[in-house]
Amino acid sequence: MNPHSVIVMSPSKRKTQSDKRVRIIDASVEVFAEKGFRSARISDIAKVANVADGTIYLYFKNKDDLLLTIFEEKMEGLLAELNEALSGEEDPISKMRIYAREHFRRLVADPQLAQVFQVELRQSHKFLREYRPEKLWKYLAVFRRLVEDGQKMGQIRPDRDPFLLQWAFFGALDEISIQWVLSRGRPRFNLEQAAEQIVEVFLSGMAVNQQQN
Amino acid sequence: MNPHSVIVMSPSKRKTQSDKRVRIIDASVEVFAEKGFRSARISDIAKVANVADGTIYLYFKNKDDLLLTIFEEKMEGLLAELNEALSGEEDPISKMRIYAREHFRRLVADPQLAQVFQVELRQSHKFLREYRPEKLWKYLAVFRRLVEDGQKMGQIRPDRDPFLLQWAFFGALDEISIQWVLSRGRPRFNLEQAAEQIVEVFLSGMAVNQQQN
Amino acid sequence: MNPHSVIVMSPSKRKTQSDKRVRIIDASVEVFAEKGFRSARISDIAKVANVADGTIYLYFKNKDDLLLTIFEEKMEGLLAELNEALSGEEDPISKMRIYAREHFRRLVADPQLAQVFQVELRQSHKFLREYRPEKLWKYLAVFRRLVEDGQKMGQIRPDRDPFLLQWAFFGALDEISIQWVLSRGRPRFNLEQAAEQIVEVFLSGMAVNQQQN
Amino acid sequence: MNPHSVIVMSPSKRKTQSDKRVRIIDASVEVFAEKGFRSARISDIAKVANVADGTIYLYFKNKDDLLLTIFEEKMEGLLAELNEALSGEEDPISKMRIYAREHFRRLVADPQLAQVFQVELRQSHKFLREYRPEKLWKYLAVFRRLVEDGQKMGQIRPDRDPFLLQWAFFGALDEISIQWVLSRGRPRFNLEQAAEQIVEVFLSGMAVNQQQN
DNA sequence: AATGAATGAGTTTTCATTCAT
DNA sequence: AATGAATGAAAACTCATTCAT
Repeated sequence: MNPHSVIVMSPSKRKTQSDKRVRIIDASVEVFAEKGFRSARISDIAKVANVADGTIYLYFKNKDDLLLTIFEEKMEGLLAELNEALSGEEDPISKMRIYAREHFRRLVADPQLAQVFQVELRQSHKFLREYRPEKLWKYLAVFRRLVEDGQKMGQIRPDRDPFLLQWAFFGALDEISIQWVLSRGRPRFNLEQAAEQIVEVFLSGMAVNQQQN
Repeated sequence: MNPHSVIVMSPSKRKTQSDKRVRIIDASVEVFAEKGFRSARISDIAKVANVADGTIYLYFKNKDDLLLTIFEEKMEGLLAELNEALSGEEDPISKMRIYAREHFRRLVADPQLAQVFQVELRQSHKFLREYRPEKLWKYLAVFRRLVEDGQKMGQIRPDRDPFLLQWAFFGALDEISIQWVLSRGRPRFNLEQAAEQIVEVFLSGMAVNQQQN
Repeated sequence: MNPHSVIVMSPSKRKTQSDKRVRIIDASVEVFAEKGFRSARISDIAKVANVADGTIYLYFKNKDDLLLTIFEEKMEGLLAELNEALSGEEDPISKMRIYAREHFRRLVADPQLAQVFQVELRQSHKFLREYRPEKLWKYLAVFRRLVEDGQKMGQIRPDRDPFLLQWAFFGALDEISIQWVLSRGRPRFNLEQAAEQIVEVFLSGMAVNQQQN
Repeated sequence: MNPHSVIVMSPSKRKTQSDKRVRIIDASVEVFAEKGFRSARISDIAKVANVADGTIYLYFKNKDDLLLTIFEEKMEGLLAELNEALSGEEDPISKMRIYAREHFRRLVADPQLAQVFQVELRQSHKFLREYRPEKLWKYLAVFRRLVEDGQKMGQIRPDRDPFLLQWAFFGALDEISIQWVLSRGRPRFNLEQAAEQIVEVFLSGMAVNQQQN
């Protein structure tokens, strides 16, 4: 994370150390996106990452862990980007607009990761049934807090449930994301306009004074 | 083919005929809900359905087909119920309220089927990547047409995209459904109130005249 | 077999009686030739023969029995044809020429049966390891007796072993038959000339007086 | 690749390397000969070879490939032995005698391999219908060239077709081999005398001057 | 830390055969 | 005799994971 840390490491150390970990993760995203999680073989990933099969198990517990780690780590980055994007703005309502735009912007920016997030991840039994996606909750909580902030500032009706709304809003964005990812090959709709519209609908639905949306 | 043929058949014959198909489907829902799609063994289903393993393959092409058939057939039933529930009402706005309530009502009514729909189904590679869920589109289209009707009748803003809204609305309901299903064991939130709130948000967001929601 | 027997039967009886048996055998040859013995499904044969699957088991013990019966019955016919063809000739040497010609003639006459005899039959474990092909031995014995007759009449060297020669001669014809059957699609060699040459080689090799071949 | 690399390898490494491959092949011959190709289970072979089931698939594509590889590799050895045996002799006619004797000698020397070659191999659909046994053709070609050499040297009639004769000769030897292998348990005939006789018959049949056989 | 050869668990699916009608 | 729905046994193969080097 810290860009200065590489200076401390010796170049060779740098190369072998966490380089491999990163290469494995990047290879996984690539292979998962292309072949799908179940069809992807560890040896495929190892080949792309240019490491031995066994090496993957030095960095990750198992195949599921690899998928979950992709989620965790990439989500971390996305959260950081999101917060970065929100940092310049004060108004909760404006921040919500940024939230939606950012959500879709990253989809377009990294289609392979989008495929993994929107499609492959859902096929992991662990992810759906056992794993508690803390990072996802953090991501949702950002929106929930915007709602709460809006309520405190009198912009959003106090009788709207921030918990329910975080899910509803995320569900709406997510479903549209899935449709967009699955529409590979076919003409895709415009995500920027979609973001705009979804936000307007939700804002109107939450706003205290309907004139202001 | 002949609708009268059941009269000609002996009762036992009739029983064994398509009775088995129904028993297999019911057993599948039960076993998939309990063990999960991938962990469920065909022999488990066969045992619960009280048929031989091979019999399942007389009625279904393979395990994936079984899951997809559950979706198709149950969805058909749900669609019929939905249309039935909507038939008594004329106003598009009121119909939207019914739509959401019905969506959640069926969730509560059949928790096993809900588990299969909200969790297991998503793990089928076929379902997500290859299969085009026509039945789901029909289900979405019902809502889309309500939006279009509302626009024609001047109740809903003409600049709202019915396509986008069907996904957003469904995504919102679906995410809340998933959270509800996954909250097994923990105290669950009230789905009726949730339905109410989601609908109000969307209606306000779509309405021409903000005073009327 | 007896062409008059059909007169005794009622026409309907005739049709249902052994008609089915014949139809099943014919269908088997067709299906075995096309799909191969292992890939051929009983239900395929039943469909072609226009009978129910279970009906096949009224006439044959099992799938292997079906293949073996084809061999037995068709071999019987071939033996009869062979004897018929030999009946007009007295000289053992001339008869040997007829033997070889007949062998190849039937190959060309019924390519499907040839495929079954030369290829599919050999894949039956039963045929190769357990079954004693009496009919094949009878077929070989015809040649063996021609050798013995030739020896009695002083045309063939008495130190040639008729047993060994029946196998050698049959092996030679059989290998050429296999090559011919397997050369489907490619230009095939002339079987009549082949028959001529093989016979000449064997006759020269067996003859008492080398001048006479 | 490097022929010296074995020196670099530790002895144990060398042992495990291709030792396993050899052990699997040997085990296969043993198990195929005893149980037959179709009845032999991969796990049987693995047990005899003292490796895990999956290890077999590191060296061979599938069960059919295993059988075909046995044929290829053993045939290679047999060809080498044959050429070795023929190398000391110049006269084509004498070489033919050696050819037949060698053919039968190896049959007696390795009865298990003989069983696989004469019986089990023929049950592989692949072997008979799809696979082109190049190695067998090389084996046949050795005889064909002896015929051609004999023709060039004026010992063999120029009107004899070497192609036809290679098949006829091989077919004769092969059928006798089959009978010998299948006669397990019963008194067996003398293969050395058989070789002698078959060769004499063919030589007489091919010779230019009948006095010389 | 890295390797990659070896392991072996685990289950769907086919289809010959049966037997109630 | 005929049917055909139902049965259920049976095994090859994959590939995530391990561990000796």
